[in-house]
Amino acid sequence: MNPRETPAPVRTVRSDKAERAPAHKGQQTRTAILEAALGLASHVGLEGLSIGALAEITGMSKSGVFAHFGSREELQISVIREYHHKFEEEVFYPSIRDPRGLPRLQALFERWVKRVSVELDSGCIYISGAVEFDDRPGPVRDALADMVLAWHQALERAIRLAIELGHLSVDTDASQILFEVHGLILALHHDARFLRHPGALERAQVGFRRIIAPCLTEEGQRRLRKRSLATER
Amino acid sequence: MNPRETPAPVRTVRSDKAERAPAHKGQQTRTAILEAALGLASHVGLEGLSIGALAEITGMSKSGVFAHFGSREELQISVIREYHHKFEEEVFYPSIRDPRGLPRLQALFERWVKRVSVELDSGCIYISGAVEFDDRPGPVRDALADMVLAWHQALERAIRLAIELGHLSVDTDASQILFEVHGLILALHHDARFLRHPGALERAQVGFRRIIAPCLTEEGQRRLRKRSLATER
DNA sequence: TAAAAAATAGTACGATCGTTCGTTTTCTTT
DNA sequence: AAAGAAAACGAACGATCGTACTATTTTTTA
Repeated sequence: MNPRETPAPVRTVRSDKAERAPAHKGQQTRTAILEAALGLASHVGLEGLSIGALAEITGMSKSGVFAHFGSREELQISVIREYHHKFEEEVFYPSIRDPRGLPRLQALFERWVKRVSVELDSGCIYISGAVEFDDRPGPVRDALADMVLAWHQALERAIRLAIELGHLSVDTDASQILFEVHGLILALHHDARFLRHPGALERAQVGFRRIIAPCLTEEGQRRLRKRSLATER
Repeated sequence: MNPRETPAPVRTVRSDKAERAPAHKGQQTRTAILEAALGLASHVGLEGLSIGALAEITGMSKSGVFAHFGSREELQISVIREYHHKFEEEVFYPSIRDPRGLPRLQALFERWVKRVSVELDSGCIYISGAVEFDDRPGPVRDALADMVLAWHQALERAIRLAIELGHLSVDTDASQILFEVHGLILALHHDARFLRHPGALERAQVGFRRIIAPCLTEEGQRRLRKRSLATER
């Protein structure tokens, strides 16, 4: 169930060169640096990222690392984009293969929960970044906000779809649901990572059921039962 | 070797008001520095706190500021304690004058919401600190966790009281309620501060009502109506 | 395989960081 | 007012930061 070690499709950020990535060696090391940066940033935050520490981890020279990004800010933005890519890969794309409506919404939530709680070694950059940059305007904040907004919109689409398909009642306030579900994730992150409370994961799952319970139609209840049976044992 | 062994009254978690004592000049400037530090930390985080910046703000010399705390870590802890003190003063104490049970719980929540949303210029150090120190063990983290836990326990006591007084049904899971309500606050902090979403405050309030609604007894509903009438207009 | 290009290393710079230490100013007490 | 204590200053330290430059090595291209 662990993500396979697929060599990520090298997608150049700067499309100055030809689309067909010649896979210069630089791309590989850039990816390696980004990998290390992702791990480091999840411990010390985006603001705690330092080129020197990154150089030490990757066994390169400071200037060697620096040259790949041109500035610390660009490095931070690249890390955000990389995180977004992984997040999509691990949370979004697997979930949209579930049937539309409530099942898909549940899948999205559950993978989101896993991403935040299970990997206690790698904190969520969306969450820590939001706190770090909530009053620090600039391109880093903008990049972060773009990604977070995109994810929120994807979630809200899933909620609206569940309404349109009749799984949730027509007077359901999708934005409100999103707000509350997001709150569950943030509380989970807080309790699991900071307070080291065991059982926070279950709290989040219970909360999810409580949030959608009053909105369920009969069809929605059927879908819910079906899925809970399917995923049970 | 510490230049000064903090002759200051060891301020425990509970507010210890009996400190008018010698009021040596040092205490005043220490308070002034702490005030500035609180404002600075709410913008750049506890990790972003720097003695140099603090010196510039207060118009003192770096070493002058430093001497009051003996180390950066001690400064951070002092800031946390100061924040805790203000938080108690503005959120906790005014609310426990409300009648026990649901009214008091509502008062606590509403002042908490205000504290997080209204003062957009001064972020919540509990929230930003939790993210900054969630995998950075040490005395700062410990101090922060102590304060956060104390607040959570106070809240949970208020919830349990509402159950005992028959405002909430006896099978209400107080810890679960606390978890979800905390989630609302975190989502509010995220949406209001980071995303600058207007209306997040209302979302949090709606969420609160949705959380307690299924737990309300008849007595609880009566209490709720009474209060919403009282605070309306 | 030689030339061209890209990637990496090396060094140095100015800033800022927390901290130390000795001096000087300011306050408190006698 | 003088003496003693407390508070604030100023300069300097070693580290680390991001970044700019120039070399050197490695990889790609012709």
